[in-house]
Order: sequence, then structure tokens, then C-alpha cells
Amino acid sequence: MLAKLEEAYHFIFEKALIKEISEVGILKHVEPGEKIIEIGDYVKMMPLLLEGAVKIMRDDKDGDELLLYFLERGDTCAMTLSCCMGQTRSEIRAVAERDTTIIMIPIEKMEEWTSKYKSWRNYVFESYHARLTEMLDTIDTIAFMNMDERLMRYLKDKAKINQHEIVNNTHQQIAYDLHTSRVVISRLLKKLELEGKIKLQRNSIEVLQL
Amino acid sequence: MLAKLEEAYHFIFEKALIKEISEVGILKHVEPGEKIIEIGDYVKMMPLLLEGAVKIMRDDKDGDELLLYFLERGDTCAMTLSCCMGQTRSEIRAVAERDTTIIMIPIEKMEEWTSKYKSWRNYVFESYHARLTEMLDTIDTIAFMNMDERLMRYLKDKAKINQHEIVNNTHQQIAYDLHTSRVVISRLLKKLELEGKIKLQRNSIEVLQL
DNA sequence: TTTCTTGTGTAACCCTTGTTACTGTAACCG
DNA sequence: CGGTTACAGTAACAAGGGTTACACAAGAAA
Repeated sequence: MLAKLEEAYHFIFEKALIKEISEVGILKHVEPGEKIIEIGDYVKMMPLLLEGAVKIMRDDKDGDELLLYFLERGDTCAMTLSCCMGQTRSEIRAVAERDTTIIMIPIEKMEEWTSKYKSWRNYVFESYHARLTEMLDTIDTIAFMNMDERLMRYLKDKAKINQHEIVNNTHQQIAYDLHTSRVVISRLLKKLELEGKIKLQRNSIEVLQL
Repeated sequence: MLAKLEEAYHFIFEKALIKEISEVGILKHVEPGEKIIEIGDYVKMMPLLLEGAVKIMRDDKDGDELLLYFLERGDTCAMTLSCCMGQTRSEIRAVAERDTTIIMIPIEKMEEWTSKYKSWRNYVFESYHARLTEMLDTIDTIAFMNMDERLMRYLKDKAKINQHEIVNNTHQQIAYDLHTSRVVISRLLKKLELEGKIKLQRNSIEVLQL
């Protein structure tokens, strides 16, 4: 564990802190599609991403859902962080996008490290900043862009996150992430294919413009 | 200044910190409609709200704009905070909604207080949490609600913020805040009036269901 | 092979929202 | 007082996207 931890975080945390993390952190592996946090969960551990990718979703009471953003190595979920500190329930759902390794930190340590390590404080503040920025991005997307632009952007993000130009998704799954219907996605995908931006096959979409 | 500061923040900050704030903070008064921060500004001071209300707006490159949320007494702008720490430019615009008094803190102090005062750390974390929650709310609103619901919600918020059931706004101003057109707002306001939820007059809207 | 299941393509239709254009009217100003 | 400007009401139409329904194809299962 120490090796992976150092690989992902040596630019961010001081040595002593990495050692502490490796001592108290609990390593966890999650499969693609596996839930990490559900809306309404009490959050007792803060997750640091060692490897893989996680997608963060927002749901409303009617079962509608919407993709907020993806997390990658070196990231943590600021919403979770925020819930930990405030002892409130999770406002979001986190689902593994690929094979993912995370390390869970007990919340007691967070308070302690906040006064003890400057690099920890900075990391926490930077995480908040990064997540706020991503939320603004999400807002821009849904407020100012049309569905075809949002779709193309989604495919590019997905290709990047999965490090592969082929996105293995059904149209229905995409529709859920973008909070629209399958028919709309099929329609727009066909349009994007005609424009030469993607290539369609059953269960897979090749993104040509990365 | 000390009196107002204590009135707004005595539940939040310890005495010694309030004293420090009053010593280094710069008091500033802004009129309704006056800009406090513009997108792209370098932020060198962190604002604490003593009195009044501020609206936080997001703009895109095409000049489109969208209301994110309001700030009130005891709040600070986490985006600004985040920009201060990270030395980045502002991603948002802040405009006074009423007569507003703010106190500006030089960023050097923030770092110092973060290690020195636990109440400061908590305040900063809670501010981040509050703002993230509000952003999620904003996302819910634009992703899951229709324009008539958004409009009603906007009017209620506005009435609450201004402590008055009469909202003095032209339809055009509302259209800017909700990122739509004047005609759409006029249409929906008329519908809401027919439903008995509001009462319309020139330059003013009375919100009947608070 | 046939059958069943799942995913995709597409047409037809509807609703919400955005656009253009024009009218009326309150308030202000010379 | 008439003229100007800002604001509001409304009709007619366009566009985006959501809904329903159905056909068809690829794989999986039998």
C-alpha cells in the first residue's frame, strides 16, 4: 500500500503524513459499477483515490439522476469530506467507473492532521476548490449548452477517464447520466456519427475527435 | 465596527479572533446593484458579510448569466475564499442585493488564523460545505425543475432575502437572473398571477405564498 | 436452428421554452 | 401639454427535446 500511496501522493503530502496515512488508512478495492457512497449515508470515513476513477452522481426524490463529475487518482470527494466534518448525510452518490483502489481515513484523524500538517490543510482546501470549480463547470454545461454538445463532451470525458477512445455504454446508460431519455441519445448519437465525430457499434461508441 | 462584528459573528468566532478581525479588517459599504467582485478579478481580500445581502452570479463567454445563490449576514463567499488561497482569478461575480456592509480580510491573515484559531478553521470548512450544498441546490433547480417552478422559487428567495413580500424587479432583470428571455418571464408571471400565487404591478411583484 | 432478450433506429406527436413582432400604458421630461 | 422612454401583455411561430410506439438486429440461450 505504501508504494501506491507514495506514487499517487508524494507531490502532495509530506513523508511523515504519508506514513501516518498508511498506518491508519483502510485499503479498499471496488469493481466497476460498484457503489461506494449512497445518498443519505452517514459518512464515517474519508476516501482518497489511489487508482481508478469514480463518478459522482446527484439524484432527486423522483429517481431522476445526473452526473456531476469524475474523480481520478489523487482526488478526494469534497462533498464527502464536507459531510464528514459536518456529521451530515451524503448529498451525492459515488460509483466506481473502473477498477478502483481507495484508502479510507477515519474522520478523527482529519481534525488532528488539519492542525498538525500544513500539506494536509492545503490538500483539503485545494480539494474544495477543485470540486467547486467542477460544480461550476457542471452548471455551465447544463445551463448554457444544448444536449448534443453535452453529449459530445460527456463522451470525451468518458474516453479520457477510461483511457480508451472506445466508450462501452448503452444509450440508456448515457441517458441516465445526462438526465434525458434513451431516444434522445440515440437520435443525437446518430447525428454526431453523420457529422463524423464518432463511430457507433452495438454497446460501444468510438470517439474520433479527442 | 466591533459591535456589528460581534452581533453577526459572536456565535461563530472566539473573542480573541473577533478582536483581530476588527483590527485588520477593512470596512466597506456597498449600495444595491454595486459590483463587489467581477469574473476574472484577482482576489486579494476575503469578504465577511456583516449586514445586507449579496447575489452570486455565473457568466459564460457569450454574455449569458445565471444566478447561483444569495449570501446573507454571517456568510462568506467560498468561491472567493477558494480563489484567495489558490491565488486564482474569480470564477463568479458578486453584486450587492441590498445596502450591504462587508469586512475585508487580507489573505495573509487567513493562513495565520487557520493554524491559530479552531473556530476560524471550522468557519472556513462550514462555509465550503454551505456553498457546496447551495451549488447542489442550484444544480437540482436547473436540471430537474421547469421554468415556472424556478421562477416561483426565485421570487420566494428574493422576498426572503429582502425581508419584504414585494419584489421590485422588472421582468427583464428576472430573465437575466434565470437565464431566459423577458417574454418567457412575463408569460409565466401572468400564469402565476392567474393561479393566485402572486400579484403583479409595474416594477413590482407581490409574493402571496411565502 | 429457433427463440428470447437486449440494444438500436426512426417516425409521429406534444410540450416547454425561445424568438419576433407589435400593442398598450405608466412614468418622466422638456 | 405632447413626446419619449421603459416596461408589460400577447399572439404567432420555431426549435429543442421528451414520449410513445414499433420495427429490426445482434447475441445469448435453448
